[in-house]
Amino acid sequence: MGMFSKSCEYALRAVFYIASNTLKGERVGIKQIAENINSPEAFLGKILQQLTRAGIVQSMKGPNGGFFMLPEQLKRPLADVVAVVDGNQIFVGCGLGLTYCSETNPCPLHNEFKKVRNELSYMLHNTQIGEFNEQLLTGKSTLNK
Amino acid sequence: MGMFSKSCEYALRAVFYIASNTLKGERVGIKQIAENINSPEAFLGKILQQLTRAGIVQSMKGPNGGFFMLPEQLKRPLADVVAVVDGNQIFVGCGLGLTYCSETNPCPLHNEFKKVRNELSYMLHNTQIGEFNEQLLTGKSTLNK
DNA sequence: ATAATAAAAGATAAAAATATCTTTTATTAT
DNA sequence: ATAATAAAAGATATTTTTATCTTTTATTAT
Repeated sequence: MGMFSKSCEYALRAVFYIASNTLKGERVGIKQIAENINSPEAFLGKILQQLTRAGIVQSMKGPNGGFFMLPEQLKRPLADVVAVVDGNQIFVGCGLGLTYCSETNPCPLHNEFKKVRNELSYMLHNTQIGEFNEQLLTGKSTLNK
Repeated sequence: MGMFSKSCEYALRAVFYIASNTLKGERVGIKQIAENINSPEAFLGKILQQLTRAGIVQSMKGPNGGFFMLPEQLKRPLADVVAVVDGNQIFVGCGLGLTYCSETNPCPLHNEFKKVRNELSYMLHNTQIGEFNEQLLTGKSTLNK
């Protein structure tokens, strides 16, 4: 597997898609999202539930319902999405999976790994969900396959 | 989960342990390794099988048998261990899990993610398994819990 | 040769992650 | 009010990962 769980990959793709459609003033349904980010529909539904509960996205039931985002939600960092779905181990955890690894009781890889982890953490905390809206709408970047 | 699978965490801890014991001129058995890196014994056995087949470590059956490493194996990069256990997706894969993501068909996060991935890749390719032997033997770093 | 040791190999089990299906609830339009 | 729509919630299924148990094979010491 990659850096994130499959659920988290779907989550990130979904919020990017919802964000860019929000910019167009449109709500999007699970089916439409699933098609456009290439994810299993029902499974995505579960993930969107989590994201809604966590306040990452908004949802509305019924006709013309669907998912969308508030202006302040568009500005939230990717780290929030990752934390909701995968937890924060990726930001703080030991590379070798040692529970008691720390500055004072380090694993062999502690310092080397810290650099990488901090780089990832910095990137995720300083990148906003809505930051890619234009490039997504103009087709300069993709979310499918 | 963290950056690596649990199997891979065990694998890295195991090779560090085997390496440091090789420096002491000692072969170590599965039981001893498992105790010292805090992993389930039988499961570790399976992982060590993989590492042996892949030529990351050496093994000998029978009395006084166990695992050890050759001088050239001590110099191999951590990337080799990771590749054997987790594959190379972590070095080359798209952060959002997109199969066709590339320079010419990038996902939104492509450039941001590439930096992090390259940092991790560089670290793993430029760190040798045997590099931590002294600090492990002197107790300056730990592999347990 | 025989017994003891330790890894290899194979089979099975448990847990977690991923995926699907069904029912319920909220919202809208008629 | 009623029907239609779409997410929420709950239940179940499948797959993958993690873990354990048993049998076999190789090696050593007696």
